[in-house]
Amino acid sequence: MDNNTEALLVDRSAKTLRQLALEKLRTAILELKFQPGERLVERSLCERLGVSRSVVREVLRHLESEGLVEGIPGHGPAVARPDPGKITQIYELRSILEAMAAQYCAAQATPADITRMRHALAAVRAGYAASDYAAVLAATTLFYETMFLAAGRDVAWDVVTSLNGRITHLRATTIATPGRDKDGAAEMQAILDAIEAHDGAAAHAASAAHLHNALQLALVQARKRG
Amino acid sequence: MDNNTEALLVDRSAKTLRQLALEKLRTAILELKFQPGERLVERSLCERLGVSRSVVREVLRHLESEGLVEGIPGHGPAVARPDPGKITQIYELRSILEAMAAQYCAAQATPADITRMRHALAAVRAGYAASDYAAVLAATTLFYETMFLAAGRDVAWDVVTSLNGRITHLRATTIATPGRDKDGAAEMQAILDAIEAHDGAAAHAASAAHLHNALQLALVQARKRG
DNA sequence: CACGGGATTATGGTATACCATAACATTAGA
DNA sequence: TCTAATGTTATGGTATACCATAATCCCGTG
Repeated sequence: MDNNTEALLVDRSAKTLRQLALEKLRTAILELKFQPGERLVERSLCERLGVSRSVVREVLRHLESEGLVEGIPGHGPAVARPDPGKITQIYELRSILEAMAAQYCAAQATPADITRMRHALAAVRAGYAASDYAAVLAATTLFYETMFLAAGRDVAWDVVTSLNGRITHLRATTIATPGRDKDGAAEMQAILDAIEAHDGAAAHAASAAHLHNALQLALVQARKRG
Repeated sequence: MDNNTEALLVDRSAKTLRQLALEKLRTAILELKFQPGERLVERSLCERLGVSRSVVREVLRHLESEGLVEGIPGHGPAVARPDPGKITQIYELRSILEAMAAQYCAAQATPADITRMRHALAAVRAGYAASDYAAVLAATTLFYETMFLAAGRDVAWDVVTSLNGRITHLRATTIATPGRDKDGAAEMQAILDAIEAHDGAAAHAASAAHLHNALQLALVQARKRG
């Protein structure tokens, strides 16, 4: 009978519809399937996600608190628009946190961590070669997630993820800026080289420089929106 | 007729039940009306808040994403317990962010900002004198909120607020540690003095020292819980 | 044709119903 | 008496109903 026990166990990891819908909608927003400011109409989401309004509303509450969705009183939810007054702050915070993570990653990264980051960077370059900017964004995210987790900073990664969620569109358009394919990947390469050399100070500096350049591009993009 | 126009406008700031309930429950958690790990049973909350389960569930989704409530699959929501593996990270992040804010506050604070911080510090001391640790916690929060906003760092304040929400109980017990009435207030005074002197480096250092001490106390408290 | 008013529809806010599973209480058997 | 099985209740997950307000459409008048 022992061979059959596992087959009888109820799957405790079975996710609720809410969890599934939350992941689906969050991913759709992060992959720019919606425009900033685009209305998220509950009944439409019910059809698209195949769940009831209860589930949709609860998912929207999650995403509002995560900052990906803004709830306008009397008007209903919409995909968050980057708040011009906060862009600089968000980049500043990312700079601080990413530089810290790079430094600690340089101190603690295992060969497996570095291999994973190298693969992610290769995916960044492959995305650029195919002009697939969504793939670039996803690979970039994976690069940094690996770096934060290798540094043992999962809380900071949560914070950065939340901050990034509020400027997703800006990040995507920045990534697609002419010349960024070369510069951006080179900057990430410099971060990875420093990490690989276990040089914390160089990793810190390379990361800060990368963010500084990203901010300049973001400010240019934000200005184009009037 | 112009004098009557305002009276005729529909109050656009009228809050939904959800917003009211969210604020009520968040405040109750932040004021330690619930213990860490305490179950938050939906139907009980409905009675206590006087709203339907729909509202309660949506409020709980907000608070889950804010980190104040943890949702246990198959078991329902409970007040978040400080995760031992994350306490050090949370204090580290607070240290970074608060030191940055102190530095910028020193550069930008107006006399009105400084007056407000002085009042908040006086409230901290009054709270200690009355052994009213909830008041101490509230006044401490006001002190730092003022500092962040004077520094023009509202995004960082949002981040710190969220981080603090995950360690509320720990913060409260740390505040009530013997000797903290003198040391804690003195450290905050040193921060305020540096800000008042517009000495950014001193403010940065004073803030980091304060957080370092708070972390040591927090680790002691966390160990007492096994 | 343009504008305003009224009617209709869409949408968000809230309450309630239903069901599956977890938790607790009770009963029966060893 | 203790343990296991069964029954009952509590609770979370999900769907649906109802209502108020916002948005849109249509018609009539100037």
